[in-house]
Amino acid sequence: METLGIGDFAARSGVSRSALRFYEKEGLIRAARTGGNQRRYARAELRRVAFIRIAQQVGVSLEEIRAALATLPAGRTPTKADWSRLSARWHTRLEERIRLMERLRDQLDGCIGCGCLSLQRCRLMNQDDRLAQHGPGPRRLLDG
Amino acid sequence: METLGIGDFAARSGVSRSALRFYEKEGLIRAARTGGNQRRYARAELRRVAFIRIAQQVGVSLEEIRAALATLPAGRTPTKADWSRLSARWHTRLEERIRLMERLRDQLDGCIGCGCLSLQRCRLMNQDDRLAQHGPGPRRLLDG
DNA sequence: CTGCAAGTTAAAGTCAGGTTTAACTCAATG
DNA sequence: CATTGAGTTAAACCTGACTTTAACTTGCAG
Repeated sequence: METLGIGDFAARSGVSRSALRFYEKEGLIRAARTGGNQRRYARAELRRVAFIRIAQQVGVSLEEIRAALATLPAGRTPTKADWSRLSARWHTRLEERIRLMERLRDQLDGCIGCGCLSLQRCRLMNQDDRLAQHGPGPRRLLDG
Repeated sequence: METLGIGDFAARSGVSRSALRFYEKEGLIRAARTGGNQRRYARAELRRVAFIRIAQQVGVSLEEIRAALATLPAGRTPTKADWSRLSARWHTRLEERIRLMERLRDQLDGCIGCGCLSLQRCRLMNQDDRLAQHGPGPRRLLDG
């Protein structure tokens, strides 16, 4: 038993079948096919899914995740070292986001209570463009 | 000039007119009306909008923001103290999210590189349900 | 009073990240 | 070899957070 069907893979990865098909369509993961066109997942794909879900928790979009995964070696199955490199890069990313959140935390009281009624001048805005890019707003967070 | 028209208010708050109308429809902000049915915003509303945008940056949904704003005094314009109470509560929220992110950061390398191919058993999952609730996935982040 | 920018509404459109459905095929068990 | 459960696809649908559009109305300058 070297590969997994979509049902088993869904169970092991903790991601629904429909999400797995969606990820495949979006180029985030791949699966071999049987003669009867059914998906067979290599166990190594579990790591990709793990990475995807973790990155999502950090607030990264699937598009960015796709780009990151695209940096893994194309021909061979990624080694532990390949994954470590990727993880290291995201570690940095995560640190940046943590620092931004700390700044938000430290400035929240002061900013709400202070005289800066215009968000355009407030330090909380503009300074944090990088965070804003991943904010909840569909398109622009700080649009006019 | 005690109140602002939607154009000026949009400019001062840094939020588009359409978003302001949307926020009003969703019960996040309010505006008085002129005889001709045009919106007139009290300056105090700028603080609400500031709060909304900051909370969004922290990854909170409009629904939760609406609930938080609903705790402000109904009759009178919120005082600095009212805002401070609200901010203090969100400060706590923010700290929780920061701690979760730090855990993610600390465990990322280990988890990706380790043998825990099943996310269901991985410490990164399940433990962080609260963060997951605000994750990028529309409905459930850790659904089966 | 004309003209025109700015305002109003409801309804439709957009985008991300999926889920659900319909119609059909595969695999394997009795 | 019939049935049944798992798999397949494309396409429609969903939520959140807005934007855009269409069809009018207001407000004010000239």
